[in-house]
Amino acid sequence: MSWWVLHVDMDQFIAAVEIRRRPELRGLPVVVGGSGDPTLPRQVVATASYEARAFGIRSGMPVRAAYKKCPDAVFLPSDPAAYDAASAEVMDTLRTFPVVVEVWGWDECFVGAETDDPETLAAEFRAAVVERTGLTCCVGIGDNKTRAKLATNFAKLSNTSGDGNGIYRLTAANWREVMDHRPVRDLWGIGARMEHNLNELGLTTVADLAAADVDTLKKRFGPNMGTWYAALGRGLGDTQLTDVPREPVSRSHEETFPSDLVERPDVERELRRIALEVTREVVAEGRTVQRVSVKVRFINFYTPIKSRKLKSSTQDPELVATTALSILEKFTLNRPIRLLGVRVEFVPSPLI
DNA sequence: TCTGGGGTCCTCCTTCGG
DNA sequence: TCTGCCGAAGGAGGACCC
Repeated sequence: MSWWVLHVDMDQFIAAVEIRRRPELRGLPVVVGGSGDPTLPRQVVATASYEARAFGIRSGMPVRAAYKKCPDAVFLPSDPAAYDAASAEVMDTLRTFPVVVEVWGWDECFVGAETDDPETLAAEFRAAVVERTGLTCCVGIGDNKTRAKLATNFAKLSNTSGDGNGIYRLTAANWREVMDHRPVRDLWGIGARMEHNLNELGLTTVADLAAADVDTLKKRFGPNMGTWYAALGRGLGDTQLTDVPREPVSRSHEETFPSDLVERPDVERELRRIALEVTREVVAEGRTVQRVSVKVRFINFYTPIKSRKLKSSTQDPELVATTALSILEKFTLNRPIRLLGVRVEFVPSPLI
């Protein structure tokens, strides 16, 4: 028996949950995001069903732009509580197998398993999830997390093109054949900015990155990240999984206002409200705040963030709100404001 | 097109005290 | 008393992910 890492990723999760509770939407273009009113500005698409994607609608697109592309689509507001519950159903289903389930968000998780036949296990996962929840997923199989996560992309491609079974295996054995010619952007953890930086070093493909001089990468991106990128090019990654949920380190609330805030008393009132809200929330969960950050987004999208560590940690919402207002003094408020946000960082829980 | 919200982690710079 | 070095901590900013 060998140790395998499987990555389970739900298909169009949020849209699928909405369609599950409203079956009449099946086959229709469904767009979830914002308030559900596609004529309002300053909202973006959280998820689009495959039918909506056929119209060119994508996650992150302004809802109004989606509405222009497909006015007949069904537009729904986001319902995080429903996605939480559906996600728990999926994870509980996977936990019925003798495996380690490491949750990575609503719609995905890594699963560690001892098996000689990971494909059969992956097929059993897919069957169990659809049977117990009515939701479908794809499974990437790898010899570490990096490869399992990337394998899921190929599983999705084969699944949507109809010539696969929603399962794909990517290991050291086929890494170079599958990945060598692909752009570095295809790697998990390389975004647009890092792709640009790597391209500047003449590294455009995964093979280039794999062959790159580690010291050059360390000099350019720092010791940790340089080492990490070199490993990424060769498909190396974590093989250890844990089913212990990670302790959150912070909580934030931010709000884009329907119309810009111009008057200082309005800015202060809204900032205070957000600070009180987020603090009450975390205190209700037994957390203690040790640091407060304030985010301000001006109409030109310039978004500075400033923070302050509290003299002593607190559970007092008023103190956090007062601190947020004092941090506001550090900003030059010379333009209308479209967004305010407050983040509170927690005192780490003592290790048991 | 006009660009949400909620997270985590890393690096770099500055400050401060020994 | 002044200077330099060093590490820790604070703070800003950036990048990435879903």
